[in-house]
Amino acid sequence: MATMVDVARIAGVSISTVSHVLNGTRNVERSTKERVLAAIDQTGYRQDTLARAMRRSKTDSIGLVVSDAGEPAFADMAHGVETAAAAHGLTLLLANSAEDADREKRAIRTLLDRRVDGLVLARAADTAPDLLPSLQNEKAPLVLLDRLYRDLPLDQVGAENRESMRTLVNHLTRLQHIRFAVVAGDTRVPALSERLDGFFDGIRDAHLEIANQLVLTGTDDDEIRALLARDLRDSTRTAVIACSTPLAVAALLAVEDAGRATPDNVAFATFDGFAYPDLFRPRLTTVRQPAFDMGVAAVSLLLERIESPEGSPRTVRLRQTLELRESTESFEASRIPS
Amino acid sequence: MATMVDVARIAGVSISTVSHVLNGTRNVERSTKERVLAAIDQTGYRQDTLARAMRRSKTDSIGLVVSDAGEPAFADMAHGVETAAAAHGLTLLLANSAEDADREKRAIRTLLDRRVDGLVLARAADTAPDLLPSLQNEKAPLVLLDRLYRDLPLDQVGAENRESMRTLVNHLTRLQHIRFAVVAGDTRVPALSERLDGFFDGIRDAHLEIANQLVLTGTDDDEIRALLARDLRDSTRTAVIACSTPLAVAALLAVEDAGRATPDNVAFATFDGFAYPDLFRPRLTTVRQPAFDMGVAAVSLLLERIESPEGSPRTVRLRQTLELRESTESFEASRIPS
DNA sequence: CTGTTAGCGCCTTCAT
DNA sequence: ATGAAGGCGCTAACAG
Repeated sequence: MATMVDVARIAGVSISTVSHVLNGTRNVERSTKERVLAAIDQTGYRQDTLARAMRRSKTDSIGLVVSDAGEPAFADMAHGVETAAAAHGLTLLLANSAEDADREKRAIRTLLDRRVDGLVLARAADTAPDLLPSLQNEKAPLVLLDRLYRDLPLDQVGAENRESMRTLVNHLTRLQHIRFAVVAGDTRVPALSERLDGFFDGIRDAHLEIANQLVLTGTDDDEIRALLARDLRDSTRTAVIACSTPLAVAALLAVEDAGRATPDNVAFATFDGFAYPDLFRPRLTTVRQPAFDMGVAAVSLLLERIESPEGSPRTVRLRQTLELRESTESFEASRIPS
Repeated sequence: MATMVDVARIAGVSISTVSHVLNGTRNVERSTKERVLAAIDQTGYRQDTLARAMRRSKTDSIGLVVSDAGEPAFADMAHGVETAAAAHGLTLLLANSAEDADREKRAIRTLLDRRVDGLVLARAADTAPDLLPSLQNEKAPLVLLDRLYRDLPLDQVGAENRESMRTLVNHLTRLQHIRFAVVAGDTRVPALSERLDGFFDGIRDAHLEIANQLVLTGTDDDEIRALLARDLRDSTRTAVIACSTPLAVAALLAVEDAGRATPDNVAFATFDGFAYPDLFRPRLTTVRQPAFDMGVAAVSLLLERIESPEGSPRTVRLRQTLELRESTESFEASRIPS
């Protein structure tokens, strides 16, 4: 591999000059510049990013850690982060944590070791909180994406979970649903507890009995599935809301276990949803995050923080969209008073 | 940030000793070692990977470029690569190419600039071939994953596409299907042309007329959808095979366009398939790649190549599995001569 | 068993 | 407008 020394020798200049034409960091005479460029071309020289980074203690790169790149929402976020990063001349380094706390820790370490100038953390596993404070001391600033932590003075970008759920429930109560099951999952996760709050908002808006609603929380999806299936078999419940994709999987299986069918005799709605929503049967009414834009927003926040490390932390919330599909449609036709 | 000099000073030793305890690269007396360790602990010192890499010209890391981390198969491959890498003490750097040639190029560049010790390329976009030769000259060895290139002397790991398709077609002809539509897509992609070859194998095995089969090739999914829909409306075709997930999307939409239904009056099978195959309706018969294992295999190949750069290139093919589901079931019941 | 020292390739101040 | 030279933090001879 050719180095600056080679280029300098061939061009008949000092390495200092080579460096300056490379970085446009001071004027160099047209003719010398051309000689240098020619030498670069001839040798196929390329800057050594590592040496450069070491000297500048800056890498012009940022890192992104996602818990499950396989989920469509995360893929979109990653895409947004990538696009925004590229637009700012930053390269993006990625690492998966596979929803595993240990792996996540390693991934973060790897990226930090590589001296990324900043870090975006999407959906830190639940165990992350203990590790976040330690990251505060790193020189690389941090922004949290999607899964936020209320109590930490951090830059964060998330969605308006509570509002969205409320809108969804309002829509369903308007369709005359009065007995809901809400699959809320692990309410230690802020996004999920916010969604649950929004559910209660919606129930109150319609002056419905909270006692008539089935609220399923916890971390054991199999148990949730069993409980929901049992309820659906026995009760006259008419609507199921799942608060995330994995919870939707459990809930859909429960619907099937119970011998119920969507949308014929139970309405179904989910947050986040599945890939190919128009192919998935039944087509599911879905509250979708503006994942791409969230990624873009995260990069903005990160860049601003890199600029001014001392400003006070900001939380950005983006609006979600309610995508109505057939899984919540049948009751509308059959029940609305005409 | 503390450096080795700080540690050395505090421990009252030379930086050389610090380096050696850190890397276990020569014997150091128990007591000194402990002093060093204590100093490291006290200062919170951590090695500077960049400086280290620069000095050793080795990073103990490998890179992975995938075209679409969102597709389940790629997510699994990535997971396999990650696991295998970790098992060998390597850290993994990821980059998405979003199925875009330019982006892919940049991603590769980024990783190479970061001095990964080797590179795994999964599903290079079609335009990659022109760029592959140039990568041959890089010091970092390369292994291709999933989307292979026949003519290049490269390490590759893929699936036994031709065999798998043949098995699938054999299964379907045994169920009395005689008129197929095969959605082959862009046959410049080796995996797809291999699958098409396997299709013809299967047709020949059953002594069926090739002329009676509808073979849809090309890069325009909308056109494929339209052609297939038209055919399904007019013909008595009974089975559709899609050769990849995107092609399956087009094909499923065509089935719907034509007013046909799976599996009631048309059997359907696909390669690769969708996430949550047991939730997706209809449940699709799917030929699935051992994606995780492919990732693992790729790392093995890469490590061997790093060891001995001069050995002759190897291609590893893994066997796929045929997952039978209801989308190919109805005809079995109704048509098999009893 | 431990220390000294020469770079790895680059950027950047200080001279000229 | 250009050069010379000092380090960034580390590893690996080479010496003792």
